[in-house]
Amino acid sequence: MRIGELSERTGTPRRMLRYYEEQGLLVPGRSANGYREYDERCVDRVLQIRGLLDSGLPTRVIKQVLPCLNQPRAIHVAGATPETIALLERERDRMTQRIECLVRSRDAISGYVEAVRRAGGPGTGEAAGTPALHAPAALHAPPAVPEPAPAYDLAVSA
DNA sequence: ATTCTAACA
DNA sequence: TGTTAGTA
Repeated sequence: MRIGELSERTGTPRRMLRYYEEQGLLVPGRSANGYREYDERCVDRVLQIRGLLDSGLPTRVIKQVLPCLNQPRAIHVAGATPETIALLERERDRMTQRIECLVRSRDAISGYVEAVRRAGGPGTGEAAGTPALHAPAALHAPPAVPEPAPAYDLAVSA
């Protein structure tokens, strides 16, 4: 498939697709006309990249780690250098902190929404209930699922 | 019609 | 990021 289709199927702007390639995250083939040619695997690949990006990993880390996270890790044992492992551990800890931050933010919002509701605020008795604050999105399947970026403005000062 | 590269604000 | 230009 060409960039347009991949773009639609992953909800990723073409711009970003080219950018990922520039960063060495994606390596599409080229057809005679010079157009990028992507295979089916790229769909999950892009979703995975976006998930990692949304998790706060810089592209250079993703580039280094994507091969390991993917298929037969037996083949990528080479990349499992102690240094890389340490890097991954740092990133994992960062994610943990981020998760904690997200939880606080979500609870803060939840608390507010429910307070408004109890106070008989707008939307009470009306048609729509709260438009699902936590989307039932299939969380982190094999291909990392992009989660909406947190509004750090809302983070509770804890 | 679609994509490509490069570049500027 | 939006956008434009000049191609193939």
